[in-house]
Amino acid sequence: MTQNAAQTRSLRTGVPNREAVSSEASESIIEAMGTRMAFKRNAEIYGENEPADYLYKVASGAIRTYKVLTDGRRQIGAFYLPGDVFGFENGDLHTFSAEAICDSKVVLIRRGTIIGLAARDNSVARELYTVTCRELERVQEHVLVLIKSAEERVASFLLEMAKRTPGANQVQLPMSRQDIADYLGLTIETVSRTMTRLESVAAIALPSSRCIVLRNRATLGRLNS
Amino acid sequence: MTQNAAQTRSLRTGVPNREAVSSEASESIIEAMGTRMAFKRNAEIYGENEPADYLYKVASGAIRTYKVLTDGRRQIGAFYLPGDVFGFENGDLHTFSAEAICDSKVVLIRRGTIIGLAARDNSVARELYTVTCRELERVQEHVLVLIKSAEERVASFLLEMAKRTPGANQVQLPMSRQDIADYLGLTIETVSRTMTRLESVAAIALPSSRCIVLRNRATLGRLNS
DNA sequence: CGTGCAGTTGAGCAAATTCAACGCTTGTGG
DNA sequence: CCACAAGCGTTGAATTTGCTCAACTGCACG
Repeated sequence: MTQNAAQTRSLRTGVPNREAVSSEASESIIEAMGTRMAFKRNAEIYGENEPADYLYKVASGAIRTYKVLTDGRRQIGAFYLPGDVFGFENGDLHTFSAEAICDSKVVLIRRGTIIGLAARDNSVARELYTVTCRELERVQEHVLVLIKSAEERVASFLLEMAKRTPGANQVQLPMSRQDIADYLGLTIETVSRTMTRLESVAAIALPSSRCIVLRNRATLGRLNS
Repeated sequence: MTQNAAQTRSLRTGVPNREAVSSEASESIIEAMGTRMAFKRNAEIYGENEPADYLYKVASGAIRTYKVLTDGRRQIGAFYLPGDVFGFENGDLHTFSAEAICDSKVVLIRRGTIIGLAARDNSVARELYTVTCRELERVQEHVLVLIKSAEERVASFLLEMAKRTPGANQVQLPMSRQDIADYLGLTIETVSRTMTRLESVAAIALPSSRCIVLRNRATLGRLNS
């Protein structure tokens, strides 16, 4: 649960880092100028429709953003891991809520500060734009996942998490089955059953429920896109 | 099928136009500096993985962007109506393909020109950012639609189209049932059946298959979010 | 007048959900 | 230390939803 703590690489993993230098430079501004805050498991970082005064960067732990629909269903918009930036909005209000999935540390920086910097410094403006585009790509990927079958969704999710968790074929999931289900638009039972099925066809191994070992990426990938 | 031709309002409808002035100003730059091009029904405007050299603004008609997955399924990313801007990408390549749904006119402007302008002119840069954020919001909405039931998806789609088509409760759909299905992640049969059901509960009327009259927005909205 | 395309409708089937029960782990209080 | 409740995950059975396959209609176009 705290296995991510040491990881302080500046760029979101899994993104080919074209512009790595400028990214490093201006994203580190966030860290340099921001204030570090700790959030306990399930603590709210911000709520839907609250003023979006800050940008956030995950230092350790994991964050989920979500919306609760009128009928009570919860849709998770994204999971953010160490190095990821979240919380920027088009308007002045947050369109999602954000919570810590597990005990997490987050760096905050005033949005106004960034906006002000961006107005004067082109590289900051470009960085802001890049982060937004990255987010756009991420959401577009999410759309492509949501039209697939349950098995494909879970496979895609596991591959995505593996890509974002550097290192081996082993992934420690910080989030619950319910979180995964709400992210993939499935029920918790379907996620569970699908995992079991993937294990039974030797695509993955499940040493424990939160620990997934990718045993056959080809099989998982075939289910992908 | 050509009912959209006259409509040349500059802003995408349905978005609260904060910054309307600057939007108008810099979006009209696109029109002033761009070249007008006509595309026949089903003509390709650009293809996936082609260099993204241009930005596009719909003058008349309707555009769809889409991806074809490895298994042959087609996912439509978005429909663009007169006034909408499309075709901007994070990287240098298009991540979707774009086609004219019906005979359409589109204004093109070199991406390099816009980028160059943005570097010197802050208002253009801000506009580029705003358009990107708008797109991000649109895709996030799309995600929320895709987790719902078939009936809710179709209802949401019709409300969205009605919001974007100014005027009455009557919507002329430029796209086929297949397009709608591929946008909503459903089959053509399910879309058709759902429409029929919505008609039978008096939520809509179907004078013809491409013409939808919203008769009871409350019913449709209840199905929404 | 026939052909092809777009849309609708029906019947059977497969996939995912719902409802329910159960196991395992963790934390709490007697 | 044990008992017990709560949370999380898994599994099973019944049900619902949407998909597949197929037939059929209306319409535009040659």
